[in-house]
Amino acid sequence: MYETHKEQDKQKGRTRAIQNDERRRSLVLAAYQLIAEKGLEHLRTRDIAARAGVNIATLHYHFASKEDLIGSVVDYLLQVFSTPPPSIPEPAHATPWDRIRSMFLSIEYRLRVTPELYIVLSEFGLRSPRSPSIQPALKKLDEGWSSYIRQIVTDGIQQGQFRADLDPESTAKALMIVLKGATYHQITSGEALDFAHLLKEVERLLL
Amino acid sequence: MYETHKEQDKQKGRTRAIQNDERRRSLVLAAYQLIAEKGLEHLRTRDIAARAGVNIATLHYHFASKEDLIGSVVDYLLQVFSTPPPSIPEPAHATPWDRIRSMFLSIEYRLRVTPELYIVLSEFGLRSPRSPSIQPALKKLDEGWSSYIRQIVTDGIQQGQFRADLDPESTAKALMIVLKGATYHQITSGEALDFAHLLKEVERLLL
Amino acid sequence: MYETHKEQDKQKGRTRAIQNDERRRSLVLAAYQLIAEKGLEHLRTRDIAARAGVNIATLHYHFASKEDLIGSVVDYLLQVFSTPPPSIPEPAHATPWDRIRSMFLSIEYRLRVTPELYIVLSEFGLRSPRSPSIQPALKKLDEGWSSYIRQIVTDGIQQGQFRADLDPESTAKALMIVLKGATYHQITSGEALDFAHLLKEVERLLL
Amino acid sequence: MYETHKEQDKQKGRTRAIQNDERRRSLVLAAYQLIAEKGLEHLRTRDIAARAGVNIATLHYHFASKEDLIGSVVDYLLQVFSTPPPSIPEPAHATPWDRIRSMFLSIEYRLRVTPELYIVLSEFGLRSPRSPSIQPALKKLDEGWSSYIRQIVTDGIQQGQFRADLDPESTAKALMIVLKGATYHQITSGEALDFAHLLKEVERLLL
DNA sequence: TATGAATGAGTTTTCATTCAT
DNA sequence: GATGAATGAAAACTCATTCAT
Repeated sequence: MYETHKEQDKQKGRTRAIQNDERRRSLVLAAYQLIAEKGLEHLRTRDIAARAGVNIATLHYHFASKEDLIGSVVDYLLQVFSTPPPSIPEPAHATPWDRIRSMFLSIEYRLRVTPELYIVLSEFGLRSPRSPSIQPALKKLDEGWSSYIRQIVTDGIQQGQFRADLDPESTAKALMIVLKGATYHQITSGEALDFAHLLKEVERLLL
Repeated sequence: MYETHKEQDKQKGRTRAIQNDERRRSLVLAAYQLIAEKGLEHLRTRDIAARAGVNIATLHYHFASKEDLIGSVVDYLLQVFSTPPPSIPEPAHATPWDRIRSMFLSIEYRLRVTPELYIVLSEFGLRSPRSPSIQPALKKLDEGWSSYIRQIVTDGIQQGQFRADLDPESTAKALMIVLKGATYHQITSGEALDFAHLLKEVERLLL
Repeated sequence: MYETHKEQDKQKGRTRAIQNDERRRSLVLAAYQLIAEKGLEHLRTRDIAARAGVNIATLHYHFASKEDLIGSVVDYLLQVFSTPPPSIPEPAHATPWDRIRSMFLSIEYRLRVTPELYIVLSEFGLRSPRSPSIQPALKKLDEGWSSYIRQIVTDGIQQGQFRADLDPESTAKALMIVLKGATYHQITSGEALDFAHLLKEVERLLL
Repeated sequence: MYETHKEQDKQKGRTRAIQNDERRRSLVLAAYQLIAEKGLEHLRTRDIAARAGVNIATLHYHFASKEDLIGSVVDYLLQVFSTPPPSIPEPAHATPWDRIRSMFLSIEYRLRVTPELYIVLSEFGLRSPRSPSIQPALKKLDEGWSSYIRQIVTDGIQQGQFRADLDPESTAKALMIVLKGATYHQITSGEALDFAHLLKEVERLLL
């Protein structure tokens, strides 16, 4: 009763905005799943709309074009990768090596629980050199990752836990390559890798 | 003049068979190039025929379907990978480590000279879990590669050049992962990797 | 304070009716402009609503359908043509020939200042044989125009200013044809006509 | 029997080329008819293909796009207008006035027999200021017509049949305006005009 | 009254494949 | 063997209209 007309409108507006976001999100999620299942090659707007439970015209009400929607899937991926998976909490006072191991294990976890994440990422990775809209997003992702590892390596050297002759830059690159190779191998061959063994080899290199 | 009619026909037939093969080969090559340039996503039979300089109907005379032609591109890839690149001749009496290094360098060479090879391979790799026709071919390729490395590792251990505690199986897998990661990274980011540095790290692991 | 509730409502109602009319008018005007700019062929309800600054749903609140709105644009056109342009005031005691000349000049004026008027009219004219709703409106417009000219011609003959052997009916038709041809030519070719010269020829025919 | 292989091929090629042309022509004709019947506003590729008795994909095999096909309809119109109608043969030793009259009568004839010609022309005329592809074609048509009339007028003056004070340029324009007005009036109102009367007025102007 | 969201029916265009020659 | 022409099925996208609020 004490709400003015304007406030009610705002309220309404906010609710609509939320519903709008949910619809958009459901379309992005549907597209994401379909890319994982069938690949970008077989992605169809019709299928996306059907999975999201809406009319194709509704898809185009929320996204200007298929490419626009795909762009939002890229954004969604970036957002997912920007938050660590819930199951592998970073220990409070973790050593640099703990953090490297934690990184490997969280990727192993994600590869096991949400392999689509890496399937879709690979699709975009392969498309990225041909797509000016995807490239910068993935580059940013890689750079964030690289800087994250470099920091750990620098800390590890300073604290005397890592080999003193390590170059943070190229060590980061090497680790990223190993992890990219591991994920690419696993999603393409379907064969689960022994990350524990991989970690042992990496340990030999770093410590 | 002393050739019989039949022999002339045979001759002609052989010539025809050769021309036939050339046509097929040129279509496979055209498809291969277009996959590298635009991805499987944008591969069109019309474009393939146009690049090969023939009519679309001709394409379908030689290949039952688009999938059939793609299958031949996979075969072509396998064949290319079965022969080492000309520039990196395996030394006659190479040590196991020489051979590992040679393998890295030949991949580096190919990545530099014919990156399409790895682009197309990655396209197929990503498609393979969804494609029953591609999967066995790539699996065979991986297994051949793995057994090649395992042999080297076994030799290296026997000859005392490699660490005695190495497991050929998992060492092969580790090396393959590193090389897959390196190629995937290079073709998706466009950034040339420092294989020399990579080799130094691998040396530390093996020797 | 001394107004009853009912009177207030009436007041409100009248205000609402006015606002309602303004909304309708702004939508009609937007449609009119868009027809002139892009043609009936490319007229879109969305564009109309956008130009009028309202939601598409609002357009359909005020007009049952697109055709309904177009009908109102026709009405608007008729209304505009029923009032002479402000700049060419009919002289108080004009001779028949003065009035003919004045008619030519007012059309020239309108073609210069508001060519859209004739563009939209032509769109409707071309559509009219296929549209039972437009046809009677344009027919009425033509008949009003024809009767207006016939009256002048009759006056001109009676007053001895015009040739005695003129037939008001066919003279009216001839003048209308000339003016239709002139406007159609000008809006389709974009080239401004020499109405002064045209008038001289007409003078020769009438006087 | 005496034809070489090459000649047979040529023959075949020519036959195919002819069939190709016929198909294209039938599509253009179907489009032309539908524009006359329903207007550019309601022209649908589906309807065109259906009327030509082919699949929609066939339409796109012969014409890159709808606009492309419309362009060919414009060309077709130009071609039709470049040849005089068969029924009104130009007299061998016609005087300038004969030729003017002949022009009026041939337009009257065409308006009666093939009114679509002028309906479609008007559609394009109205579209022309907004369409860079149509504009030059119609301009060329107008210029050819204008120069044709100017020549007659010049001849008429020289031969003393026409008034000496006529300006060929503006006389041509005046005649074109009258004829454009006549055709526009007739196709929009559906009312057949009295060309004989029109000619009498024109005679008064010219002679 | 007004609007954001949704939609059925349709629009042009594309694509792998086939057919007659 | 090869090709120009043709096509069914599907693709992305559009549009006037409606509905819940």
